[in-house]
Amino acid sequence: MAIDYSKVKKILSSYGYSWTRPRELVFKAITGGPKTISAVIKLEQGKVDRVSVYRTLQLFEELGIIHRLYLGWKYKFELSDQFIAHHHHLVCNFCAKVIDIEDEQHINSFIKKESDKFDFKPTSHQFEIEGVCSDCSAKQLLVAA
Amino acid sequence: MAIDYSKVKKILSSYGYSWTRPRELVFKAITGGPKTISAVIKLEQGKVDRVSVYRTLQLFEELGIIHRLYLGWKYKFELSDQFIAHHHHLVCNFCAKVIDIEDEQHINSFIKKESDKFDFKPTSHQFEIEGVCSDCSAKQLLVAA
DNA sequence: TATATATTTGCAACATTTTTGCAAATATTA
DNA sequence: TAATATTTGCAAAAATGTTGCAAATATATA
Repeated sequence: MAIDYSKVKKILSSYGYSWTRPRELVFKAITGGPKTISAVIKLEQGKVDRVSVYRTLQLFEELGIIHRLYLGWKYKFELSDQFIAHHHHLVCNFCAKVIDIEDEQHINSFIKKESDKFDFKPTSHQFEIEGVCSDCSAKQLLVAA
Repeated sequence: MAIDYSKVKKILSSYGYSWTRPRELVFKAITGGPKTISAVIKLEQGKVDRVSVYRTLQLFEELGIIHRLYLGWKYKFELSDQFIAHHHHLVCNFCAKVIDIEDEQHINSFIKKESDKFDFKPTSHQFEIEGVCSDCSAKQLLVAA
């Protein structure tokens, strides 16, 4: 499945940035799923310099192309809502598996209600649930036995 | 206002850890509000070694005394729900102000519903809303004018 | 309370992660 | 294609986090 770059290209050029090989590679890496900075660096080793990976991810974040996702004690970069539907995650504390869950009206009405109280203008939110996935809780039982 | 250490002391001793001066100072630092590791290090400079701050925060986190709070691109440590009521935050992207908001039944029922779908056992969750606070949006308007 | 034992601390050194300055390479504009 | 602006990679520095170990402190036992 080929990746459609038209949207990123458009975002970059609209802010006066150019579409280059390193930027393409970094974008492609993130497209493959949420990744830590070091994962991207490793993946592109020899092709994109460490420093450029940092700079590119920073730029992408500023332009809202990607966002940070905090999982346990590390963070990963994930494509932003313009590229993949807004969603949240169930994160397993044992195997680090990530299950996507969909957003709910509940969440949005909660955000609106609380923000209004403080005259706060929400621009984004993050909601992660940590715990133990079904596979790991099965294994846990075996260990405990 | 004096700090009541009985609860932390109890937690530490129940796991076989002792209540020491460095641990007291680090705990006190966090009691003063969410802080980054380096903020704690700076605050206790000369009194507690850098390395001990790391080790103590790590221990406190393992024992559930504190938890990490991801705000923007840094994380801070905050007292856990046993010490201060469980809550979420509105984080201002301009002045970094943090407004505490209370938890809601909405959130819990959402977590239960989604977790059940995947036979997932939730142990904790994190929910942060970023945006612009009322003060900063007032200033923004001035700049724009 | 003194002594023995176990835990915790601080220091020094190391490893990893992130940032910065700058010249060379690449892209854009005319 | 030449001129200009942007972007990259490299080297080096700064910041952040980790480890091993001896000295200091706390706890348990007599």
